Amino acid sequence: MADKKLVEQITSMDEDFAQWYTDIVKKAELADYSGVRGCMVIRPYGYAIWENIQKNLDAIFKKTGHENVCMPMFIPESLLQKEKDHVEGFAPEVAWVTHGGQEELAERLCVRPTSETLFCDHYSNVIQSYRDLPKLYNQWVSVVRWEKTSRPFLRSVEFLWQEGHTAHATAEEAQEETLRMLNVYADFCRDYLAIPVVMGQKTDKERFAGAKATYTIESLMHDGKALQSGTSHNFGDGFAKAFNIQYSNKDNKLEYVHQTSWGMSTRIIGAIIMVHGDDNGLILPPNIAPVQVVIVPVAMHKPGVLDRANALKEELENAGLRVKIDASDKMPGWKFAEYEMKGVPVRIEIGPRDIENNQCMSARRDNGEKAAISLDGVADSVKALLADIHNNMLAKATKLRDEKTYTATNFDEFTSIAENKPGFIKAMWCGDTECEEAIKDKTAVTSRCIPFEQEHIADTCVHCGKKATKMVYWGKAY
RNA sequence: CGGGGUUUAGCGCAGUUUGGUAGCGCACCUGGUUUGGGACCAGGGGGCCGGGGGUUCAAGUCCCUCAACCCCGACCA
Repeated sequence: MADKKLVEQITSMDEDFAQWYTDIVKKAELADYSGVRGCMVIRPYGYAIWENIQKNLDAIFKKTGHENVCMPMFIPESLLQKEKDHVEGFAPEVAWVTHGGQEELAERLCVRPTSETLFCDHYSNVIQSYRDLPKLYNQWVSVVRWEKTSRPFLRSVEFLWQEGHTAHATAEEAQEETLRMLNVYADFCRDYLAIPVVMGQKTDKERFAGAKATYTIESLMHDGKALQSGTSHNFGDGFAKAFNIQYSNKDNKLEYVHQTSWGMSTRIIGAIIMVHGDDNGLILPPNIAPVQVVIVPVAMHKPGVLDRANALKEELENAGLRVKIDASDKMPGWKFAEYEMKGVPVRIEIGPRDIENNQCMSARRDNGEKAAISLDGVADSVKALLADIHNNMLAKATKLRDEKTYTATNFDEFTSIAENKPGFIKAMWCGDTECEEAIKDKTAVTSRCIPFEQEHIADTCVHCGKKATKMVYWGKAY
């Protein structure tokens, strides 16, 4: 009975994955559509997830020596145009401000789609000496890209993210920083979001506009589509030359700085939904779940039940856990389903029978297991349970990804996998962009990355048969 | 940006064919009984029928127009 009602609320992911995703976003109250095309309202529960992501990532950035700043939201057209590749990459999707009040502006302003040009302009002002380097800046802001089609979290016209921008004295330091931050993202996905990723370098075709090299972490969704979950770029000295960011070295010679940038956005919330969720709703990784434990008192009108439940809440909170107690007069069964839909990792039921036995009942969201827990030392038990849930979620997601990762040695195999088995395809590539484009035209599959962990699958390119230089992860992507 | 669909109470929908008092289910509010997997009884509140313009004595319904959202493509970091 309960299952039937749940199915009425959330479309099964096998039936219609896109609708399943939309249902979860709406039913779990993560976001709502707004009156502005392509923009969304991030609701308290969804924003709380972002705040937890932000809080933890920011703490890591602080540890790695980065400082937060805030750049303007507007970019003068002339500034945006200083780096040729960069402006060409973003031109189709920038929003322009042409008027201030009734007055037409002498120079129109672009609403930032990303802030490289702003950081560069600033760096050219504040960097003079090698003593000023490195500059390790980050900002948490929203950006605007005039997307034609949008989906909540995955692609919206305005979205929240962080963008790190650094300037270094040498190419080596910049490259080190680029990879260091890519690793930060990969570790964050594993340790906080329970999402396994493939790390690697983007091909020239997929490289960020204006970058020398772009690195990525790619994750795999339940439907077998890939999601670029974070990127880190090495700009070399290209932007420095365009924006004239020079410093005096120890020998009093002028040199250009070497720069990086790296970002992770609210898109990662889409990944959390699509990597972990099931037909009953969200499943949130404990480390970023706004509510880690929900307490449902049973028969709470009976004497002592609510008091004991509140005492339990306090005990868990004092142990540093994020706890909610639902003492509303809804039926317990309703509450069970509700918090399952919202992905709360652990539910605790406590009723007269439990109190009599000095215990409570736990139910974990990831696998549905129920168990009696002694009220003595309950905080430690719950912490251990949350840790186990995290590990299990990571293991499950890793298994799913591995099961959906295929190998193709020739183009027939490749085409067949692309058509019938959504997932990553590992295949050799010659390194030519024309070949990569041909693959995309024929199969709708794009290169996701050239993984750091290379395997030798074959000697020749999966498409053209020429000598292969790289093993590439391919896939259909969000 | 193309092709299709949708828009009526917070949510899901009927009503549009044939113009004539704005409906249903859930949710919400009040009171009571309930409480270990989405309770029940009784009473109650809530609508610029997506926006604008037209036709008509009369428009949710017919005509024009604009917009938002969904699905499939194209495009895309």
